[in-house]
Amino acid sequence: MSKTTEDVLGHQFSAFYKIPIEKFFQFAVSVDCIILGYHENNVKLLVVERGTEPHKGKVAVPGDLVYPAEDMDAAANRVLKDLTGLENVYMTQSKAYGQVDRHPIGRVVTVGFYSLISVDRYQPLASSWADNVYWVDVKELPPLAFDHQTIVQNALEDLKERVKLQPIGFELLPKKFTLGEMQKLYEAILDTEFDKANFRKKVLSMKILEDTSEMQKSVAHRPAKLYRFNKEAYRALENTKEGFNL
Amino acid sequence: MSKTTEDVLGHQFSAFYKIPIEKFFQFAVSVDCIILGYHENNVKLLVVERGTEPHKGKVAVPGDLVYPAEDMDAAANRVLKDLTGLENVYMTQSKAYGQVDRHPIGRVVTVGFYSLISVDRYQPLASSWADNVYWVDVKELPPLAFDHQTIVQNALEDLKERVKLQPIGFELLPKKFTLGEMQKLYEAILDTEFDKANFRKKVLSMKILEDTSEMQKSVAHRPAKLYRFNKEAYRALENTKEGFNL
DNA sequence: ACAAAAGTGTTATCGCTACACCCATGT
DNA sequence: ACATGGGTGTAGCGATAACACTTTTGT
Repeated sequence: MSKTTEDVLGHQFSAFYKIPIEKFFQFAVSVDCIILGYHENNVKLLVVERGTEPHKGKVAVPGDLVYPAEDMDAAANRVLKDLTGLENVYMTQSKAYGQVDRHPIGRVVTVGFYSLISVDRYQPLASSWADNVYWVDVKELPPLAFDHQTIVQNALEDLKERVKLQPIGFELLPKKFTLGEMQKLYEAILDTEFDKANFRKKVLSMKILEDTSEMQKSVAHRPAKLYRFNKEAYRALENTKEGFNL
Repeated sequence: MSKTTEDVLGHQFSAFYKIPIEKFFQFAVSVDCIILGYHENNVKLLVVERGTEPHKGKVAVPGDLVYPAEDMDAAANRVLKDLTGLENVYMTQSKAYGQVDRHPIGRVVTVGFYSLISVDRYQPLASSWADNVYWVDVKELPPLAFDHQTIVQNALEDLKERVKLQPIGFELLPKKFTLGEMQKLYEAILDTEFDKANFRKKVLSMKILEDTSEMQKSVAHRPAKLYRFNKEAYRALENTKEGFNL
């Protein structure tokens, strides 16, 4: 005789608790990767053009079903790696989506992850589908397949909050960057403007930037100092009551 | 012939893309409800004692498998309602957990939700398992079944951040409360102390509290004014650049 | 009278805002 | 010479922290 939820779970909350346990193991789980980059003062999203139905021709966020013997986080990292070749990239979970009818092929619960990649680390892969992958500006998103519009919006909201409290913005910058570039990045993410003098003072007062003794070159204005994010200094800051605060 | 992931998804990221689609629909999805209350200056967690293996005798956070035709959010609300009788309660998603081996009965991805309930709304249900449900202090958590320890910790971290930016603390208070009670609540959640004078000034300056013209009664000290959270006033505050801020 | 918590006022300080100004480079 | 962005100083304002003090109740 088949086990029921009551047998297995040891408790039950619904009137239908005598349902055979097998009925519940009919879900698929997918991960969707909101891969964000930063280029020319704009935050970019990596999208894939769909080659087949449903939503053929539309673009979607890269994602895949989680394998039966694969950790969910691993699946997200796999998708990212297969697409960009990148590993050990900042990635964090955003939200799970579990509407019954959200996917046409069946009951698929998806979990959104977003990762931040530095443009100078990313080399487009020469894979069979390189033609179908491209960056779009998050300020001008095209229509996306499935519920990806919502997933992306939520991830961007998440990012806006998190970027103020954790030093994740640096993931989007080259290793060496100027304060001006950093400011433009934060302005792009948060969709605001900062006073230059005040922004620098705030950032420098956190003492998490290290002065590389290098300068910008060949720019049509006074060259800026290049800084580097100092992880150790950040650890120290974390343990103060101020902490990182945009 | 059976469809494969390639047929269905329109793209593929792994070397194993010719796997029949059925292989992926073997997951179960569950919801776990971190139900938090507040009593006598302490934040409390509702736990259920498990009657069967695995983890028989241990306490766990209430949860259940999501039904094949049920929205995930609906499942979380169902668990809460069946357990407490409460509906329309503040509930928000915390995080999804997708480790392969996290559950002994099979591949179960779980999503943690937390809800905040006011002790004066909650009436324990006279159900068959009322004996097995009780509140524990979050400062003195007993060992929990499965990975519930982690799930609860993460939810509490989440709460700490969110409670500073959104007026969700009021969900844990009675409809009418004193500023002292409110202060104690925030101190309990955030595990800090506030200066009484400064706390009141900050809270009152937000103008989201309404003075009921009532007072505390039968207390062995000067009776305090009773306030009520004013949702409309909060909406107004939301649209200012200050907004709600602890 | 005393304890206990409510409730108020003051001061000093810190951080943030706004804005003015100078500097170095390429064209 | 000029445009462009880098880089700095300061004055004023507002929020916050620290602390002292008064008020009202029950015992």
